[in-house]
Amino acid sequence: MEQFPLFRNITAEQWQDMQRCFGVVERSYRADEVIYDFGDGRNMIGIVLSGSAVVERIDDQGNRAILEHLTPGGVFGEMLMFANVHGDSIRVLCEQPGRVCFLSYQALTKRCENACDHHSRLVENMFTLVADKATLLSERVEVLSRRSIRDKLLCYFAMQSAKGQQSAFTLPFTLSALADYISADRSAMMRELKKMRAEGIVEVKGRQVRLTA
Amino acid sequence: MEQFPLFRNITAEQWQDMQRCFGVVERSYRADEVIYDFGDGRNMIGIVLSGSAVVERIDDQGNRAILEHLTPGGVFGEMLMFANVHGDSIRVLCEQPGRVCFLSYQALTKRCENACDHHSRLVENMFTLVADKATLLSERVEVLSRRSIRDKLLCYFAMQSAKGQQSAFTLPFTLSALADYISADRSAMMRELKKMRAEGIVEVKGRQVRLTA
DNA sequence: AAAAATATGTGACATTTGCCACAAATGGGT
DNA sequence: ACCCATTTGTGGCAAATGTCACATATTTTT
Repeated sequence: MEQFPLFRNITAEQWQDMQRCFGVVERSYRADEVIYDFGDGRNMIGIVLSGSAVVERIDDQGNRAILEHLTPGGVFGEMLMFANVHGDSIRVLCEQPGRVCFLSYQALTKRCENACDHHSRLVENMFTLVADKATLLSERVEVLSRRSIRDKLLCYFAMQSAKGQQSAFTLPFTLSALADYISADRSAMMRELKKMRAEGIVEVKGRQVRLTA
Repeated sequence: MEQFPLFRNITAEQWQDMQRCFGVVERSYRADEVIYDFGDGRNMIGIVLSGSAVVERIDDQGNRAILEHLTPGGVFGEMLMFANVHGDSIRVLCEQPGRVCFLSYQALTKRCENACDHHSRLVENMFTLVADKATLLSERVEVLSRRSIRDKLLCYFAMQSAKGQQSAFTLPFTLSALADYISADRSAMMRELKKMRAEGIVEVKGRQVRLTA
């Protein structure tokens, strides 16, 4: 338990204390189960402990879009991601079965009298989780702010290969999901990928990608 | 000084201490001055205290894009926004003259032995600033993830009017800047706005916008 | 092992968008 | 009050993108 970012420098016993102090709730979820529904106004922060989840938006016309992929360490909640535009609903759905814990944003940001040491350690750890979230969101904004599908793909590929420090890497999701991530039509993306392959800019077989430029 | 989020529950004297402890640097900037250049690898967190700044990216073809607007309380830095894709440069430029303070990400996340009370208060305050940043980025992702210019505009307008709890509101920037924000061509956006006006969906005069749907 | 569901790949066609060029309006600064 | 820079507004045209429709892998479930 100690190696997970949320629990850094926190012992199991201290975590027990905190659960009482902050009203922490921990739950398991099965695939496709609804973990959280924005608009319920529960004002909670959720943290993915294991498994994975997706934040999806369904607008008034019924279009589904994936706003975020959450892996262990991922955080969500109204205070961390303003959402509810008029009619469309935003939900967090379980993808890979796993555990999620919830704590109140208020309890975290308001200094409490007792157990203040626990408190500050938890805030420190939450700080790194939220900072990581900001990084991921920044990356996505960088990709989405490109004007064309080609530029979006090149930006995303460049980032991924920079992370692994190799020109080749494996996509963390399917090509269909990649189309969602860059917010483009799947078949339009496929067409562009074909062109890019033909021009010798990238090699794509399955989820293996290599930048050859 | 106490009302600014970064300094909540921190007195001027404590702030003096912290500046020594964390090696905080504070500086003033004139309009158009370069505040920060990613890729210098200084690994600092910057916080806008007053004035405003923009985070801009110039890609290898020379295209300029605004990634973020920073107002007082806005934070930036490599650890908070992964950036440097291959050749293109990302910089923070001063817009409205003001002050910025810098502190080391390491000092913030590593528990220090002395002055631990200062430390945890600062982390708490940084937590709220980074959480706010995550919120802003989430909003932008929500807008950018819409497929068409019209949907982007409607999403953005809906968010703004939801904030003010009114159907009318004032744009925080020019229409040109709005085009940058939604990452669309300005004239294409104008064309779409004209159509929307003609259909009676919105009223736009200057920076005044009203949703009439 | 078969069946069902999901993902990949491709093409034709309509629409949207980006790009360019230019005129008018607005806004700061001196 | 003037000038200069920026913003707003508009149109034509080419290129990029989305939509639909379908065939083929691939993966997952039964």
